[in-house]
Amino acid sequence: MDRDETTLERYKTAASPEERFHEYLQSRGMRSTRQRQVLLEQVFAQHDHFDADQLIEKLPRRGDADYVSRPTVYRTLGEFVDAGLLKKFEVDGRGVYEFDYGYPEHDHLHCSDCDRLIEFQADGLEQILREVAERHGFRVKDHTLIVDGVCEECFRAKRRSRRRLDRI
Amino acid sequence: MDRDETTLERYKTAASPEERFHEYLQSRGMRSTRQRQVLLEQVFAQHDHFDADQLIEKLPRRGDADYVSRPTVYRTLGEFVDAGLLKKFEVDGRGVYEFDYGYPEHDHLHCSDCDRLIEFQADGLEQILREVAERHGFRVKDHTLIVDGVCEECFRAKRRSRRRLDRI
DNA sequence: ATCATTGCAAAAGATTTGCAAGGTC
DNA sequence: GACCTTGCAAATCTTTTGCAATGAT
Repeated sequence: MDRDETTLERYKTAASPEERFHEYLQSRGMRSTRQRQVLLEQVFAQHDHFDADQLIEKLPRRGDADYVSRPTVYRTLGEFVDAGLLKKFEVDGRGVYEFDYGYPEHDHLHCSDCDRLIEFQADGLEQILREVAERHGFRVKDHTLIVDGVCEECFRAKRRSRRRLDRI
Repeated sequence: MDRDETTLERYKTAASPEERFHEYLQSRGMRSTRQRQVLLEQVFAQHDHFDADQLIEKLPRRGDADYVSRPTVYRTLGEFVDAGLLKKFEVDGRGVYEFDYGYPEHDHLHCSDCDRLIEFQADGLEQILREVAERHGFRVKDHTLIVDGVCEECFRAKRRSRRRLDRI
């Protein structure tokens, strides 16, 4: 929902997501199907966070020639993750996906009021994790950092309504 | 699973978890029941990470006078979280609980091989989060940082078996 | 033609809920 | 006695799976 231009500019990679995915398919003897095309386009049209349901809402409905069933959506999202195109994490029990391929490392602020995810880059974090890992002899593959709280807009909105109540 | 003594020593608080929970109940007109007692004891007997199923395994079975049903386990865990006694986070889609009341802030390494959670304290992290929050006008309530990878033991085990294979 | 892929229906796993019966204050 | 809690059964929600039909190479 909130990938601003400055961040997006840094997203430059050799092969496009489409090319990359086709390589992935070929290398595994998998096939290029209409469903995979439809999903590839829809997923990489906008670089937002989304869950399976949000994606399905944007897809053609049952009956349409480009309809994709729910199981196939889940299967294909898994393939995108496998291919290194998407990253998956969990928020409140459900899976959330976001663009990953060639996109800079970042973490998220999660507003418990409006449920929005806001990206941020924390410079010192990598260094800290390296040290922790070394101290524990731990081989890091990945990490998830989600900071819960209230975003600026929601905080202001709350303050406004609180003032309104005070006046009564 | 892995709370060592040095960390546990720091766990000192004014009121005991039991006292604290009873205050919580009273302040809300809730009642002290046998089930809540049983769970309170079992949960705070050992300070490990656990999910609902692991807790239920340790409880008396159906038929026993101290049996607690699954829905009540879930309901009561929620109350413990509400009362500030437990902290809840998600690992691989299921809820994991841990002691929180008076326990020092920490985060977790998660071994994808043995599924163990290893606690760590990262000194600079708070500072980093404060800065990020300030930059975004974000009111932080909490955070979850889980570092995925392979723990020392599992890494060694893998290396051993790899050598064994090489020899063939 | 071969074998991967899909959609359907159904299953699965974790957690939640409606409600009548029972327990606490 | 009032009303909070519980256990049961069933529902929910999200994701996964078996399988026969369909599609890609």
